[in-house]
Amino acid sequence: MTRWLNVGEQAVWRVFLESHQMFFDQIGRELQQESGMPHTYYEVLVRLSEAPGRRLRMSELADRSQSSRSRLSHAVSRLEESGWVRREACPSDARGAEAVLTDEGFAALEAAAPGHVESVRRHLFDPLSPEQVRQLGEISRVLSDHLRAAGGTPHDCS
Amino acid sequence: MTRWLNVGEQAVWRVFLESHQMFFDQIGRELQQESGMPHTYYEVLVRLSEAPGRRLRMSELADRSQSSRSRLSHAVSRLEESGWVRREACPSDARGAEAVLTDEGFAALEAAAPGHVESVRRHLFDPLSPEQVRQLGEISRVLSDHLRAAGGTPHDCS
DNA sequence: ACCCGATCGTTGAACCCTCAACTGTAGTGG
DNA sequence: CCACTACAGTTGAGGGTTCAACGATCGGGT
Repeated sequence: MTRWLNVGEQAVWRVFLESHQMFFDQIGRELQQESGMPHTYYEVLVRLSEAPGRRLRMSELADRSQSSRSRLSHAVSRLEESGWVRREACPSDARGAEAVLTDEGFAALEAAAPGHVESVRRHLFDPLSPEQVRQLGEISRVLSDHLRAAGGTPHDCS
Repeated sequence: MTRWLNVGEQAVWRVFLESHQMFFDQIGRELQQESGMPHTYYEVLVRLSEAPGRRLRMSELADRSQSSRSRLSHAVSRLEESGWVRREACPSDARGAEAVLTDEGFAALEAAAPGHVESVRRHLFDPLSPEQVRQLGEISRVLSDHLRAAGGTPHDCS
């Protein structure tokens, strides 16, 4: 019954697993060491910095940063303690909350960005050929489209 | 100074990040729900099951499962509580310990495998063309070779 | 006006991972 | 034989994530 992986698929799966593990561990460790924040929190700050008024509803922010609502709620609590984000009540919906990027948060992001971009470049774009970068983009697009269709929203789905 | 990402690189990086996050969240969640173990632990059981005598030195096991020594130590402790692995003293080196896969552990792995393989197939191999699978393997190989050269062993490096 | 299901967001417990510090043993040079 | 460094593995604290449960509000149907 089970459609087992053949030898070639096995090999691809294993090296894929290995490279992702190594890559994200490395990227995350470098960001943590240089800027004192996990990659997830960096993503949150980025999405906020791009939003008009540097503010977003919690659930919009969760969607844009591929985070569950719960994870984001914890993350924003932590980021509030660092003084990088603050919560504000949402005027149009009494249930809602908005996360607002503070000036300190924006400064922290500006300080973290160059080193992080350099990490990504060194470990991802430099070793790959332009053609491989293109392929990786296309592969990623197919996978995330497929997952979005099959899995609904990232987490907390029905 | 900073070599910022151009528009195309930005787009590739973001969709890559997104697909990675969604994919591993999905795979991990399915494995956790169906078999009650995180993907990391599954990997540990797999490596043990492939070793002669279904046993390996802790640090060899750590290397093969892309894990830090610390992580593996915690993981094996947890797996011992489940009765899936046991520790034995290493005869040739009094510092060392061996992790041994128990029959219950092997059975748990056999029970988990079909569902996990199915997840991987559904979310990775099915949506990609054979050519894309080949490309993904090659890209992954380049990245992990590069990281191994630049970063030393996975974690706990000097 | 009222109910009721859906949505927004939070909380706490359990779990996993990281990091740094630590124990104990191996191997090596004097 | 004695340091002394290097190695194997563990431990505990701190922090991030998940999951399920919860309080609160919204909005449509009656």
